[in-house]
Amino acid sequence: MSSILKDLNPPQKKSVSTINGPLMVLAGAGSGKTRVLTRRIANIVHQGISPHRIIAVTFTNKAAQEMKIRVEELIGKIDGLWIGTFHSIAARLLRMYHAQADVSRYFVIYDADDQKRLIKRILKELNVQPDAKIVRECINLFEAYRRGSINTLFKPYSHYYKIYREQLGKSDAIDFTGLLEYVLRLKDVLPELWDYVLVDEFQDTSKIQFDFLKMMVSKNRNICVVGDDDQSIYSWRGANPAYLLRFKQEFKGACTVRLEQNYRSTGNIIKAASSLVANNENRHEKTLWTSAEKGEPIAIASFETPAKEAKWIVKTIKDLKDNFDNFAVLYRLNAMSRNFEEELRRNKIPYRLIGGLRFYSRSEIKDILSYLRLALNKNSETDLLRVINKPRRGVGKKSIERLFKLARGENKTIWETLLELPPSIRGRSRKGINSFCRIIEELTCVAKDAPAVESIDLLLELTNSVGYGSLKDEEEEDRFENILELRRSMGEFTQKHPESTLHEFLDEVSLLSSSEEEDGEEGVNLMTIHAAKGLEFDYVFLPGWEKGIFPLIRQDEVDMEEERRLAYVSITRARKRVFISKVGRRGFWGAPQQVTASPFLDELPPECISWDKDSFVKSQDEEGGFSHYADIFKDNFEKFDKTGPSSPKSSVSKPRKRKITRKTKPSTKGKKPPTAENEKKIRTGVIVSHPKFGKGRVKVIAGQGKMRKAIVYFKSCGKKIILTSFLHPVADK
DNA sequence: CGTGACCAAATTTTT
DNA sequence: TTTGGTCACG
Repeated sequence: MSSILKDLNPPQKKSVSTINGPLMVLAGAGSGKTRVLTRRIANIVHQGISPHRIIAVTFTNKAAQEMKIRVEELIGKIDGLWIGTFHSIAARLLRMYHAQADVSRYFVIYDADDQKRLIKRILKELNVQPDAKIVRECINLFEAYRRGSINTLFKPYSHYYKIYREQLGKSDAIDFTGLLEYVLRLKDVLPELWDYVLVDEFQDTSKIQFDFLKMMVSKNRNICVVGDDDQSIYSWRGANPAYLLRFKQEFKGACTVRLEQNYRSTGNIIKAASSLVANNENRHEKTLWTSAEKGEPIAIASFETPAKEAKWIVKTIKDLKDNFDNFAVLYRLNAMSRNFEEELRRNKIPYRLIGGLRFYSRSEIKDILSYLRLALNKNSETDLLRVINKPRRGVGKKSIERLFKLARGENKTIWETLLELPPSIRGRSRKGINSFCRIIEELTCVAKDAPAVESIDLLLELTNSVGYGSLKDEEEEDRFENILELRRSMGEFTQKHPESTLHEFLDEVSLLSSSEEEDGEEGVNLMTIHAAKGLEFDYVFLPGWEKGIFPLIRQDEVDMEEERRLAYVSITRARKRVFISKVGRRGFWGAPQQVTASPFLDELPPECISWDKDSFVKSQDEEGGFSHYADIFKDNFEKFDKTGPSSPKSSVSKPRKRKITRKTKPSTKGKKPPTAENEKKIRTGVIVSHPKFGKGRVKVIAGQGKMRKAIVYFKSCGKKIILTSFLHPVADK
């Protein structure tokens, strides 16, 4: 017990020790809310409650993971405690209680990308040009409608929506919002499952999520929510800081605790952030304070171009001479990352790009996942359409159209139609379809209950790596490496959850966000402000404080208060220092536009900031200098492209589209049991020989046992993928 | 039916 | 700067 309450201030202590009844903890930035939550869980367990009766809801899967670890540090290994996001908890419950919720046991989760695809297809079928604007509008309206932000769906959209839901139903598919909708059907089950409920980041809870919570605790009201209305930055997703207020109405007699002492940042940082956010009308008054020193003022700098801004940031990072992981660059838009990546690379500084394109949304990965999902659920039309002709097997647009008509006419699913092909479908198309069905059926046998890896191995074999195995060019090679990476993570998943099958793996990856994939490498952190929520760094750089960018204006609209909260969140990520910058011209795709300083700059108290005069002057002087430099850079760039990696100036590395290629981990940690001695010898970089192709060098290795494969560059015929059992090591040199 | 060339559009933020 | 969609040809 002593360790559970150790080093806590009075309000923190109160939050940890009051375990019965509703409790709301208003926790300012850096006031130790994660600490409170973990201690609280530990305390409940310590009081003799079974961990099975406790559930903690976090905002991301990563936060869940971390919380679990921290609880275990306090009281040792625990089993049965549920920790997860709303969505992952809902998905898990729906799998367990699919009958009660009246959903298919084999439902598949459609992510944002699948959702978009489906809507596009529906529009096309209705002869509506599915341009991006309409698709966006559909998604926005559907979601707003479902979350209750709007009461009616108008003219064509109501129709689209109806069809959308029908299609999902027919496909046994559930989209993200659907997970929450359906889990509310478990009104008999839910109240019985847990006695203690904890919720992190409560300010970002949407109405439907709140309903979910209310159902969970309807029996004994032991609920503790932790949040900060000033950090509500997801209103576009239905979050509403008003629920913090609502909490007290909903749970009469709720106890409220305020955590206002900040343990993270210096005085200047706290003061600047607080006075900025104080400009919001709509907030609970609160006073965040710290006993820490004032520290350095917040530096503000101005530049002509984003390239110079990036140069300055990188230079400052170098001058500060600290561990690179202690730095973060937080921008408003993912699209802003590029300059920083380039500049860091040029200076050979390691960095981690967090967010951006999800590994699991890469098209080659989604192709594989579609196959695997189909193996478990053949009704999923989005998946079926995605891969029926991948790799090319002669099933083109015309055939697909015909299939659709057929299925529609006889009111059958596409899959049923495929199985009983009418004679009107002939030739290569017929052949292609048949072989496709065979693949899926074969896959199904394995997918049902074997560990996930076995399914992907079979799939790669049956499809010759879904057409990505031919390694025609660098890009294809990248794709194949990504597939091998997927295979690796499946293996890891099975190791972690030995009893699991493909289903569990697929659920997990559909609900993983881009910012929580394993990153491995350490270095300067690059991410959006949203992705930085809940994190902290010694030094924080905040570029792009310009009108239009931050606060961001889209379609002539700004939500000033939310943008200001975002600014508040961004500043309070810092422990020691904050550097804010702006530029004079910025543009993402077309010609750069003139931009002016963000109004937020004026809202920072003068005594907390210092304008970096140098940056203003320098930006004038260097004008010509930099563009000259840019030209040189461009030359090298082109040269590099032609001459290949051996080019001496290759500090300008990886110019290619391989943007966020996920780096293969340095070495697979816990080495698998060596199945053959062959396996030991055939490794990356080793020279091997093959009976048919002769000698070559191993580039990539994947798999184990008899499925172990290698990408080999052969002298005679270039790149090939070969089972390692066909290879023999050759003494190097 | 597959391929390659050309043109248009796109950039919030994420479960 | 990239991606995707369409069109014409083989």
